[in-house]
Amino acid sequence: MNRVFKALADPSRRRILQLLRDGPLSAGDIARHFDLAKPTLSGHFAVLREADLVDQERQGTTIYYRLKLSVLEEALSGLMDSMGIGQGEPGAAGDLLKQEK
Amino acid sequence: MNRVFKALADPSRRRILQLLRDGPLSAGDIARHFDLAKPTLSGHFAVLREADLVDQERQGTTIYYRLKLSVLEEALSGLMDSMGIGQGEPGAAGDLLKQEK
DNA sequence: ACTTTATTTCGGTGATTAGCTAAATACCAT
DNA sequence: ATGGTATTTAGCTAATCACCGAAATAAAGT
Repeated sequence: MNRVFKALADPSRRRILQLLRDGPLSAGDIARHFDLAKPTLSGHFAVLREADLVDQERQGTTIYYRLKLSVLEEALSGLMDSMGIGQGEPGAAGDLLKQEK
Repeated sequence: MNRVFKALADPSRRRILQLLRDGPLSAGDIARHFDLAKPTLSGHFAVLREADLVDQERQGTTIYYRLKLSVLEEALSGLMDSMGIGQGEPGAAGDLLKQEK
């Protein structure tokens, strides 16, 4: 989960995820959208993979990346939860965690 | 907005925001929860402030930090939007996928 | 076996980051 | 003015990061 937020900290990586939103793309397809050297992109893919935000599938010489939306979704809603955003019922106690320490 | 995600990339900073969730705390209050030197925390506060995720208010010698929930909220829902998470109506087409470029 | 195409790994560089101690600043009280 | 408490700034180090070009790997076609 920490890896997810680390991965999201870079704009290029966020952009990659965004591109992947509409379906799998090859590394080359993605590279076409950027002004970065391929090895640089390849590094970004590795970070995303380690964060479990994408998975890889090789097809011949081409490697396709696919967004794992559920992982992203879970991380974000986990954060929102822990910050008290969103799904707090407007009528509920308001706060579950109180007074740390 | 990039600064927000950069700020969120560090676990100590996420923890700070979480602590702030239940109301303003002084730098010292917060420091008590961590095993880090005060200057280190002070640096984290600066990052959060630059991301506009918190604001400061001095009260005598004490400085209180307050979470700016709306900023966090906006950044997160902005990201979710751009990834197609969440606010898709459950009955809708399923994906408002777009095909950029 | 050779070539082409797609992508990654290797090795390195400069910038940024998280952490520290020590010193400075700010405010309040005496 | 002196002292005490709260916090930041300054200056440093070690680690991580984003990037690159060159070389390596992988699969497929000739």
